[in-house]
Amino acid sequence: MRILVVEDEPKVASFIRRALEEESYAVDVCGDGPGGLDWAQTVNYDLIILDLMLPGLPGVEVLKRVRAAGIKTPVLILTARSEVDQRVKGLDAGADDYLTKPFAIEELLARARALLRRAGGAPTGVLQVDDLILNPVTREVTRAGQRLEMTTKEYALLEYLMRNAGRVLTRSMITEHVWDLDFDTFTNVIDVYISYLRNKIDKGREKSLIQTVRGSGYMMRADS
Amino acid sequence: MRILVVEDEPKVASFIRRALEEESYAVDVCGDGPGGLDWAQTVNYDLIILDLMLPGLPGVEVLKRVRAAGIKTPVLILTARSEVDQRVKGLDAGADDYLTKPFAIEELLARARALLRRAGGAPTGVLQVDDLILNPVTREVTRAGQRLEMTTKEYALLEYLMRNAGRVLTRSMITEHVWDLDFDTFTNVIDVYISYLRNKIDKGREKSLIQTVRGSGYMMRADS
DNA sequence: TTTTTACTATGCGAATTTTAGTGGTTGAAG
DNA sequence: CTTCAACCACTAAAATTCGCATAGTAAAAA
Repeated sequence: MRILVVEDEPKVASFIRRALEEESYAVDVCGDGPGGLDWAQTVNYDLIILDLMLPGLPGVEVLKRVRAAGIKTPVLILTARSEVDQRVKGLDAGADDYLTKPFAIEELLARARALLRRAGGAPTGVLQVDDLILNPVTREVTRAGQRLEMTTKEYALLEYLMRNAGRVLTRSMITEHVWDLDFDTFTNVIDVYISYLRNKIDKGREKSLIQTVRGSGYMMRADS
Repeated sequence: MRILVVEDEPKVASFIRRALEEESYAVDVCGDGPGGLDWAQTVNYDLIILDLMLPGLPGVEVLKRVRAAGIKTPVLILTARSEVDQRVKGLDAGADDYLTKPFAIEELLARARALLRRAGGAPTGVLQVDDLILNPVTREVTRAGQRLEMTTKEYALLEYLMRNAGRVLTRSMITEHVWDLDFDTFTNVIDVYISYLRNKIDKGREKSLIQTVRGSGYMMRADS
């Protein structure tokens, strides 16, 4: 579940981000209208949370263009209590729900869940790619119901891959998120660990979930 | 797309280089101010990433001189969080964006993408020529909805062609922006790669998107 | 101590990139 | 209308790079 947050106030933005990440959604944040429009068009999100007061391009305009581009992703708009007028315009422009600021974060999470559920998303805290399931709370990993034991590093790498399923993760990104290596580039630990994971996850299965993107890195893939 | 990185800490520099190369950019790294200025004036870069703390010549000074020389290449500056003051000076001196150290590498990549896009005048992050679409975030290429697999060099060349659709690109321009420098002029790699691209993109289609401009170079057709 | 985990080092094989060569086009000069 | 030379397209083979398996070392945990 990947969510885009378009919100210009940094404090609000990072607050929302943290809350969503705790619910184990993958979150992208963007601080201005044009940028938000751009991300919405380049990445396939499951939900867009859009503040209507934005620098560069008004939120309503962003929304209109997103819809004009044929993107059907559910959109939750945020408005100040006074901007009733804006809110109406937003719903007209194709928003699916709204929330007036200030709001309780639980309220936002609840509505996000509702929209995601309506769109057919699985409202669970576990990460799932095909028949591979990872439970971040219990740290349990199963494939096709079969329990798989992971070491700490293997688990960290797998979780990162699964949270970003469908995206190419370069070795630099993996280094940064999983290793905190002090910028050491000339090692093949990542390759070795990918190999470990493949042995546990993909070996002897019909579908391989971990894909190599030559020259860049790796990707976890649900389809094909 | 060729990017110049002016950064004196070798570890940071090589990490940035690696990350950019994984996104299939051509990268040059320089460790000091005067050298950076030199490179910036000799080579036609698509983006310059400039640390403001540099030996030899302060980054701000490098930037001023680059601008004084009439170079309009977008510049992304890097500063320590404490050097707020520097940052302001940098923006005054003509920087297009900034990033405070330490930063997440994805943040840098996102900003680099944004600057490259802005410079090219592209309205969105996705590049489109007729029914050929290239997504720089996912590195996906499709024609008429059909997925096309590209190798690193093929992708880099295609991206350059598409960013400059409608313009004739000479072989030396292509060399400068897609291949490494100190390039042997008497080679036909470019022709070979154009041929590879045509096989994947144009073969068996009604419209050919890659056109030869005899005596000059190649061009990606802009409209019909 | 034994076992497990994290990482390093190396070499093979396959994919990618480059070189080189052949033959085909184009367009201006004769 | 030819001829010729520059220019370009394409193929195949050579060179290079990159990923992966494997084995080995060191350190931590049991």
